[in-house]
Amino acid sequence: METKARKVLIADDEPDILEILKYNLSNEGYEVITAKDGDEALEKARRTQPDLIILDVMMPKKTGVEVCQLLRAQAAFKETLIIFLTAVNDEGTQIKGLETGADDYVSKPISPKVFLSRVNALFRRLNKTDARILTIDYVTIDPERYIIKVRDTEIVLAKKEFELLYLLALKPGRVFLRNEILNQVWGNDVIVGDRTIDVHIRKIRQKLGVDCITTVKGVGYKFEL
Amino acid sequence: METKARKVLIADDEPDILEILKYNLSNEGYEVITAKDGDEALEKARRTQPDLIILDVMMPKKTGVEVCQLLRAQAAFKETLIIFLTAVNDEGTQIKGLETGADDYVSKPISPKVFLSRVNALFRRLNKTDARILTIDYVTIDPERYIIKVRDTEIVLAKKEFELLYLLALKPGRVFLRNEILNQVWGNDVIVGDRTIDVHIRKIRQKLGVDCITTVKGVGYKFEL
DNA sequence: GAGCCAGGTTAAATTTTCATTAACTCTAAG
DNA sequence: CTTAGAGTTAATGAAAATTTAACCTGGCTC
Repeated sequence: METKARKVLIADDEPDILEILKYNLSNEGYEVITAKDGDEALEKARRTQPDLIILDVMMPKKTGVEVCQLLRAQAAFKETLIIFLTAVNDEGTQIKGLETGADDYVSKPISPKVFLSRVNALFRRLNKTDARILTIDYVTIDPERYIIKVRDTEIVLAKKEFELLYLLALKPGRVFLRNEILNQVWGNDVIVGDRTIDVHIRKIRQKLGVDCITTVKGVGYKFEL
Repeated sequence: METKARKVLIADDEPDILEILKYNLSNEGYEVITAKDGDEALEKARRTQPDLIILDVMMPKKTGVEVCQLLRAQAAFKETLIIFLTAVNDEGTQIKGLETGADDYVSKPISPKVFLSRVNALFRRLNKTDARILTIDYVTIDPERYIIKVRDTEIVLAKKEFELLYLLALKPGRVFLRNEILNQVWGNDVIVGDRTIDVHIRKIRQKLGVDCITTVKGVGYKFEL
């Protein structure tokens, strides 16, 4: 999987706010896209598929809440992080925002430092479910170090091998369809041959020396000790 | 090959688009039906009951939006996935589309790869809702792990066997006609011999070691403990 | 009881899927 | 430019799943 910069879309009708946030987020290594109203936000969100969307609640064309609802209705944005921004210190709005499916809620005036830490926190939270050390009985998988340990023996796997094993081990017992594996490990738009997965599975089994991947014929593979 | 080929209906007045999408979807294992205008789309949708309908917004006879509204008004199409296709980069249209009940919205020009991944994503989302763990007394059926448990004993079934049992167990007590079983497990358009179901039922009974499938002579089978 | 119908049983044929090997491409390092 | 390693493809044979076909059984009608 790639390490490409996280994309953040900011939508606010006040150029000053846009500028400040953009400056700070860029400095932090994020790729920033801006929009000045609700419609533009929707359009750019669709085009750029950002990882995080920051929506001002009070905007021309469409309010942040409306934009959020429309986005959440689409499959592609079910998992996207959304933060609401508002000058209104209004309890009602806040509740409504979170109910609409926002992940956080920040009120103006904004302190850039506080704001950045909120953003980072959100991404960290996202990552935790994503890149954590797995331990299944006597097998340990550390995605940070790219290392597998089987009964205290360190084993080195190649990238694809590692990602494949990691995916399976994320949910031991659960069967992953071949297509699912292709999507997760290789990406939706890479077309590879039929036997590619098999070969990698084989290499993993070989290197690990433990039979921990079960084939479910006609269905897929699962991790199982 | 698949559980049953997903049927996709594509409606667009540009033969090129039809051809490209048809080629790509077919390759991915979908059964593709095409229509060249709104009226034809409606008619074929009714006749073939597709799982997914792709509608160009700008079409002769009836626009995609109109077709979508007419379909959604019918009970049979309440759950059908609908994707809008459009060259118009018009926010108004998008909103209207989603409000009409489309599940996704793709603008031209279309990248086949991106498009395919969207389609796959939609179906993946759909699948999640109907793949749940069934527990009937001392029998547990877990479609995620592809495992059956009878009184804490794990039993491995082959794909078709599993799907057949799962179907019956979805509604315990309810009788499934042989034809119904064929449609659900084998797909509407696969022709297999008379005794095929019998043989699978037999294997299931054998492997489970419990008499949980009852024959209703002249009618079909049902799951019953 | 003969004949028929629906389903059960079995084995063998057929088809699909998988593991494995080896060869080939690509990329990044030296 | 060469080389090593990763990733991919292609070919093959074996195994498993699925289907077919032939035959068996029990119940029912007449």
